[in-house]
Amino acid sequence: MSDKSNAKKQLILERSRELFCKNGYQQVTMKDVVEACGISRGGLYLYYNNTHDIFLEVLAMENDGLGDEKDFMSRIPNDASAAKIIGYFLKEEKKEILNKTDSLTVATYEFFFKHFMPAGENPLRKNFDTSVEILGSLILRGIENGELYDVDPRTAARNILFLTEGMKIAARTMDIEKKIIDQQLMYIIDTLMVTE
Amino acid sequence: MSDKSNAKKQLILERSRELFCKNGYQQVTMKDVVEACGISRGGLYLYYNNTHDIFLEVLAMENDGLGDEKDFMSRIPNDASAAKIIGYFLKEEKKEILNKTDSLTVATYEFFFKHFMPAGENPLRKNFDTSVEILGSLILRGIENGELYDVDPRTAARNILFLTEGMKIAARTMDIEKKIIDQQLMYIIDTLMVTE
Amino acid sequence: MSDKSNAKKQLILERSRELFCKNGYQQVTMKDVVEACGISRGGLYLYYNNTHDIFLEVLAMENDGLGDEKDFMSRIPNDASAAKIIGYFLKEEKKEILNKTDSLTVATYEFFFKHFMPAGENPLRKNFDTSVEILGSLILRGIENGELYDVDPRTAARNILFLTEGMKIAARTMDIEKKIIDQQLMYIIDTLMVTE
Amino acid sequence: MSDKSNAKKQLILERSRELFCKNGYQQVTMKDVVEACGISRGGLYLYYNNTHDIFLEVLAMENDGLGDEKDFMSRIPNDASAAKIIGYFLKEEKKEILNKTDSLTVATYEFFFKHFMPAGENPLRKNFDTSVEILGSLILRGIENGELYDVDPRTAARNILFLTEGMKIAARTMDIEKKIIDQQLMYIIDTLMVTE
DNA sequence: CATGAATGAGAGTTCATTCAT
DNA sequence: GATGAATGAACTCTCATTCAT
Repeated sequence: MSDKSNAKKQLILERSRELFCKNGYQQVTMKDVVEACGISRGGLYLYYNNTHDIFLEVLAMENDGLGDEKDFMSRIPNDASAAKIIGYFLKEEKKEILNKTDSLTVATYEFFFKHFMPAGENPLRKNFDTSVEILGSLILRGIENGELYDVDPRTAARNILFLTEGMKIAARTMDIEKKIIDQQLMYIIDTLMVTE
Repeated sequence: MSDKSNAKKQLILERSRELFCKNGYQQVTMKDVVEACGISRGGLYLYYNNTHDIFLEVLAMENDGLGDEKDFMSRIPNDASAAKIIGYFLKEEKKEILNKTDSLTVATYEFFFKHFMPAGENPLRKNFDTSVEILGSLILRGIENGELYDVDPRTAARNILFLTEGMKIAARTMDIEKKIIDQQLMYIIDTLMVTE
Repeated sequence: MSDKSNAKKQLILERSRELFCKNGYQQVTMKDVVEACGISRGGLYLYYNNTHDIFLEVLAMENDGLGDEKDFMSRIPNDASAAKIIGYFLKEEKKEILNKTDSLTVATYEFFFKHFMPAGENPLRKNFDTSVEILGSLILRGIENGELYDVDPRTAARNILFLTEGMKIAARTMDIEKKIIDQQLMYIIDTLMVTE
Repeated sequence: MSDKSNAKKQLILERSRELFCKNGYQQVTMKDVVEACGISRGGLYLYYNNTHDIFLEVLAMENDGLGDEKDFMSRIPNDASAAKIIGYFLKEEKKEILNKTDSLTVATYEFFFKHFMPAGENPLRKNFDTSVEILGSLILRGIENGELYDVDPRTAARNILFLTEGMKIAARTMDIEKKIIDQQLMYIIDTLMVTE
């Protein structure tokens, strides 16, 4: 594939991403993409045959942007306290929970509602499991340092992740206030951290 | 409205509920409803103008079926331990988390993704807040009894509710195993209950 | 199905027949039918989902119009000479061979080229076999009367039928002159009839 | 035109021939040809502007391959019996009638149905007339030898040719059995040859 | 009230054809 | 010559919605 062709693909993915962020997955039609990209009807089909394929690539692009597990772990200074890092992680999550204009969350849920994938081949699940590993090792370190209570690290990690998923959904379907999110994030830290 | 008319509405809502459970919200068309009900195209429009209206009534019907706060509270024996009741509550939630065939969860999320409603008029939020109240008072009782750790009751309640929401989504988008759900429910109890 | 609905189907079949006669099978689109009938795009789909189905019904209608074997045989006077009847049959075939404006021949061939059907379920073959039977019994009678040479009746019948098929095709693909057709029909009679 | 250019044309014609054999005339698109040849879309248009032109050249190539009248006549030993030669001719025809995978028959019919050509410029008709001449002279020789009945040679030739056309069509639209073809070929010989 | 035929807007998809490189 | 990206016309098909009966 040529550079030009790649550039066009990139354009399509970027414009599609915007559409998915704004309208979710099911609302976006091939026609929408065509119009958003300013290309011809047939032109789009040179690159993608349906929104399903486009979405999967948008999602892959999104995940690429985040870097992988080792990448993340390597950026953490060895001497940083677990609490600090977890705090940083939660702050990032908070942004995502409240970000309703530039997030693929809704589209992603819609996509996987419609195209359910078994765990083995599910990219969402793969991300989740990766996060469990990362967060789990952080928690383990915290426990070893005596900063955190002695809990099962992976279970505690999943607890945090399910909770943030729940808040993402709630923020998008129930109009949950920022204050309530903050309380929850504090609650996590309180239950986890040894406070003398 | 006549009895006959009411019966017809009831039929429409029941059949629509089945469709929403099976296919989600966005997939269901007026045509689907017409066919599922065995009524005429025009006939349906006498009662509902779109799936939006139908869904809202299906949802209202669903909530009516559950009874309201006072109803729930009145069924709890005064001397039941908080832990027991919370355990019961969690068992109910577990059923819902794992129930993928007879649940409106996906359709509900899809609906509110598409038709976002501010907190004040949002029936989902209303339910949530009700649940916070119920669960919050239970937790409060548990704290007063010395069964539970001293936490902010409403915050702890929301923690449980967000967590279960997160697991509902995860079960429907990431193919989460039952075992992991069980671990989480145990984790909640562990973090909340004074043992020893 | 109501009378009105049947009338509409009839209209569709008639207009479609004209289109098939003029343009063959593959050239005719659902859009063509819609326009020829003066109905709406969606309207046509209430009755037929594709030109395949329309064509099969047009063909069935055509065959209904011809009456069946018994019908044909009963119209032949018992004392008519075999030669006379076969002559009549050939005259009819000649009309069909030369009829290029009101005939489904081309469309039919195109249809069965594209949708090949095994003998057992092939309406064209069914017609052919019926014709073999009719023509075969006529020839048999001719032989018994001493009017015709002693040949295998069914084989001779098929000979006539394949020959006329061949001329139909030739007339439509090679621009065969009427004179040549006449010669062939005479040739059949000459080879078959005992001329003292 | 350069050698390279000719080679490209040859490639196009060969691959197109395969497509026409398999799919008929109308089903084959310029896109199909491009893909079958592994050349570029624009590249094809340097040589042919439409499938019409391609098909005509494929057909011309096919006919070139068969050799012409004089060629055929020269291969017949002077002392061969007419019956033997006609028998050979019919055997060849039988092959063609039953050959459904490597034959242009269907495509040819489809082509001339769609693009009807008057006798004067019709290559199919030209072939037909050539065959009438060849077969006619053979029959004439047979008559002169006393091997065949005294019929009009050209008419008898056309009879055979129309019959085989009819069987080609029938084999491709009505699923005619091999046995029936054999009977017909025997029938021709029986009606033509003086026995005893 | 109830029916179901009819409409027309709109999405999907495929290709012949062109054209800048 | 050759490429293949791009265009746009044409067709298929599905529904929400209306309306005469």
